[in-house]
Amino acid sequence: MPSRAEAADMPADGAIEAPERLRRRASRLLSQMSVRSDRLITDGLARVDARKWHYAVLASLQEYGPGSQATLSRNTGIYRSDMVGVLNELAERGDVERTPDPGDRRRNVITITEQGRRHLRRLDDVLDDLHEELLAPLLPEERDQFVGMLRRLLDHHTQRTPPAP
Amino acid sequence: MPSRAEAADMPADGAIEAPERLRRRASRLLSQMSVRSDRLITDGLARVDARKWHYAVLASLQEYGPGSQATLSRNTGIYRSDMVGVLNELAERGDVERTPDPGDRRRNVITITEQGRRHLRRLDDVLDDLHEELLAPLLPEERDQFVGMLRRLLDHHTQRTPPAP
DNA sequence: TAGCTTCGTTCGTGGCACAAACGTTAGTCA
DNA sequence: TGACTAACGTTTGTGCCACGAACGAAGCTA
Repeated sequence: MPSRAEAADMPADGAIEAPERLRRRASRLLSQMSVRSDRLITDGLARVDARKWHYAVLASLQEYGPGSQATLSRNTGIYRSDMVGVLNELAERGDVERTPDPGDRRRNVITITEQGRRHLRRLDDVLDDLHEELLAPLLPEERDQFVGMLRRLLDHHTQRTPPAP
Repeated sequence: MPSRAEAADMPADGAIEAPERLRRRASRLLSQMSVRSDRLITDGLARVDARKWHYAVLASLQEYGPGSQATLSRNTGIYRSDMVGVLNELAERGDVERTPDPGDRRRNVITITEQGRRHLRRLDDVLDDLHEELLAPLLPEERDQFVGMLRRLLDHHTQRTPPAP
């Protein structure tokens, strides 16, 4: 795995100066920033042998209590098909337990373990640090505004268009 | 290609309610919002048979004048290897011209055509509308703040760590 | 009973950022 | 002049991710 900094022959990373037209477009800024953010988080979590989906699942379990994989999927935005693998990893580490639901034999009930809770706390700390780095250029008050706006945007674009009757 | 709204069996799209822990994390909001934004823009541009990279390239040419593919790559953040295809498409449509640089026979000089300029203006309009939709929940003043913050974040995370001497 | 939906799971797809390698051409400096 | 290094355009390939199709099993409704 070649270190990112020494790839002799790389292009645009130190983007010289993008056209003003592009620097004005929220969509572009969002997507570029998302790439960097993702890299920061993914790398940071990798250092403690975790992945972002682990955090999402553990956080959801902690907040809503045990649930089926489908519920978990809806709460985290991770697809059912991908959830399987994530839960395999978490179960293997002993962070969650997967047991068949006696009341509905289609379902599994996923429960967070004590160790899972510890890991969640740990990940929260790691993520706090990473976000400190991520949002470094913004004042504390601006960070709140930023998060608030993102939240409103996301909510707005997450509303389900109800199927016509 | 099944329409997005009728896929019988889809998961998390209308995310019921994500854990507060997740809704607080800028990284997650960014990445989710980036996905939606990307979809909005990609679909919107597809309706006029364009792709976002086209806009980036045309904007760069308009602002900085003709340039080599490498320069274009640096200005837009599109990798050299991907630039080839983008320019093929643009050349095919007659939006740019690719001619060998007489002064440096390694290079091609890419020039925007009159038609390219027209298309750029058209795309600018389309993008204006799409961004209106994208940023709908924000007041005009908030939009500026939002873009400003994104810009600062991106600049901060784009600074090149100079290789140790 | 028959016909729907939901669940967990497997497998597959398309798009994207990114990288390796190669032939070609320029610039550099002994 | 010749050898070395670096930039250019191009082809090909990789890994990751969001997403979808399909299926057997199980529950729900009439």
